[in-house]
Amino acid sequence: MEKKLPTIKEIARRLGISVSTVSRALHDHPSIGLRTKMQVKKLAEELHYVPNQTAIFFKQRKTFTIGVVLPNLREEYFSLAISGIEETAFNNNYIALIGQSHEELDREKKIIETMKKHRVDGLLVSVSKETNSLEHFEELKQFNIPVVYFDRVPDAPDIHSVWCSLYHSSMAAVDFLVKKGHKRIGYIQGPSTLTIKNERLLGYYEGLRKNKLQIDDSMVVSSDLSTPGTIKALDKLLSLKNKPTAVIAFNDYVALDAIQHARSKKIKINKDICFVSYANLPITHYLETPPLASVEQFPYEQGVRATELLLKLIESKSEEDSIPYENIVLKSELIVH
Amino acid sequence: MEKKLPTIKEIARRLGISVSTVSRALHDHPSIGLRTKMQVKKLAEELHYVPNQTAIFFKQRKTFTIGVVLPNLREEYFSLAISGIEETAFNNNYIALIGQSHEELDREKKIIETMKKHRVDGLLVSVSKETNSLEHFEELKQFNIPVVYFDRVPDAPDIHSVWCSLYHSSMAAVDFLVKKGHKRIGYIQGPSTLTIKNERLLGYYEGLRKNKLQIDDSMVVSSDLSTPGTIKALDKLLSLKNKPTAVIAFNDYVALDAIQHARSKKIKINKDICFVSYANLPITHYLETPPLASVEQFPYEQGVRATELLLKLIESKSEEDSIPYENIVLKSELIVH
DNA sequence: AGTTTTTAATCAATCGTTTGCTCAAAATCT
DNA sequence: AGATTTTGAGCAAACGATTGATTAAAAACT
Repeated sequence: MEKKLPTIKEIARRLGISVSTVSRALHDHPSIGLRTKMQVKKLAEELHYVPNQTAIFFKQRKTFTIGVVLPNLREEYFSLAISGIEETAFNNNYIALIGQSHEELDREKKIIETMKKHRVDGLLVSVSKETNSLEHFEELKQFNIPVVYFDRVPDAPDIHSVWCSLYHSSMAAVDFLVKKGHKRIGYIQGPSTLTIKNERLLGYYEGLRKNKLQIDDSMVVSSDLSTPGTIKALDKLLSLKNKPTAVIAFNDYVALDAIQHARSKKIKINKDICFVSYANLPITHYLETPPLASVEQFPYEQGVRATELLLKLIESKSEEDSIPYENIVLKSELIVH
Repeated sequence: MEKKLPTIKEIARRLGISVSTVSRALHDHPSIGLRTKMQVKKLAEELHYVPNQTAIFFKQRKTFTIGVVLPNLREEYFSLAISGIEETAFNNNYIALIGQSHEELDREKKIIETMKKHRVDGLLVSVSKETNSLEHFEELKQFNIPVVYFDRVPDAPDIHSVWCSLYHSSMAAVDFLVKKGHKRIGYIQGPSTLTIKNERLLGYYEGLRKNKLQIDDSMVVSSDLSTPGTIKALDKLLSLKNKPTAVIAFNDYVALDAIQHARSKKIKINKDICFVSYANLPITHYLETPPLASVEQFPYEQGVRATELLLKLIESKSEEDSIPYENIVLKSELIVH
């Protein structure tokens, strides 16, 4: 029962006037008489007329839509970020389209393609682990679609980005553990990618150096962030003859997996071994033995700032001056639990 | 630097042919000669021509966009659901627009308004707590925009919906606790709304009845789902002269708050008091003292099924036959930890 | 050679709205 | 009264792509 929605044309027809008059009447254009204006508005009201935005989008070359591409929505970290994004976008009359890359480059590319098709006004991106080139984003320049990277930010000079610096907090984490008396501090890092900035490890090294602790490469292990991967990584640390008494984990999920695994091996958390991690997710507050401290990275705030920057880029796009690359760096914070 | 994107018209101009020829050439229409077809395709390639979808959306009256309206994205429950939604939508060439109501009716209305403007092809909705009427959804019928409710489904006859039945699992929860020897089973329920279906409590009562336990209204308390609200609710139960030895909580978050509060009062979890709850969120697996059992509601699956139903409705919209209201009810499952 | 069929391409309308330009009628001026 | 300004409205193009109807040219018939 394809009811046809009322259009400006229909109103014009019924009133026996031209469409342009109707359009202008609805926009309170000065050159329309009060009498006609009232008539038009009354009928529009009666017919429940709503302008067809797709027509307007098309004509204006603007969709008031921003695309958000991120690895997944299941991680609380990203859902907090997108929460900030959606809110900021919505408050500014934009709406957010979402796509999950599931950490796959191919899917990321397909999503970008789709976003492009939908003519989003701009794009917010947190790149996947597999992303080893920015080619598929470069193409967007041709479309004049600005991109702001957030959180997982590629290490490239010619981009706009919003991220949270982890260098100082990583040092602070080491400081914190050293003050607690730890001398052997292990590190479980995430998968290394060429593109994404990684300040965690640098801060860790600098923290050790500052505290005059030996840097020991066997103390640094990698997890692919899966539970088995983390277990393997922790086992590697635990099998050292000089076991660490404290471990800094790539993020809370890694820490939780590690803690659970350690517990299952009858290792006493916070006695035999301590954990510090990144993300400071709300869920950790419910744990009996949470990481001793966690680095807050303000994902919600990052989402807000990234969206604000993107909207600024979008709105200034029309002006001649090209905007210099802007990088907003938030300070992380070591939260002791 | 408003680069203009190449259009079909531009290609036609350069090749000195008509736009319709170009359009047909790109679509491999049989009535275009091989020679012209090749030329067009070659030039299109060179110019990086991409069809302007906004124009096509406009003409076709179809946007391949679905709107998702839910209370918020921060709760793992909803982010799992939207994960399923986004994935199913994307695999079917649709893309998801999101809006958070933040449990506010006004915001929900505004989001619907915006979605309408954007001419989404369909809408997935999990209503806010404040939603006490479906008026703002009714309007969508006029636009021929189908709505599928999921998870938080209004108790109305004339809707499409996907939800997870909690009746039997609620009974199972009582059974489970009774088998463990509990006779006094408390219940922390959520805020009651007129619109949303609530089977939890019914199942609880039936479970008690079946096990020949007295129904005691003082054993049922309410939380507004905030931490203080839950604490107050639990305190009410604990202040009874006949304290419950087990408590069924509205969801995992409530259970976690309750567990933490109990722990802070030196009450031994799983000894003095046991908890069972709903949602079975992944995070509970990391707890040392999780709820003994939790009702899995398959949010991801709900998202998938709801999206499938919506897409079916969208694709059959053009056909004359109006589709009867469809309600997909998934079975929940009590997961013992 | 004359007629019919096939091939290859163009014309023009359409989707709904906006907007610069034009123009007639009414109001104001000298 | 005649000239000029103001007011209120219409015309038509434009946005980019699709598509039914049409037509010219070429090919294949008798």
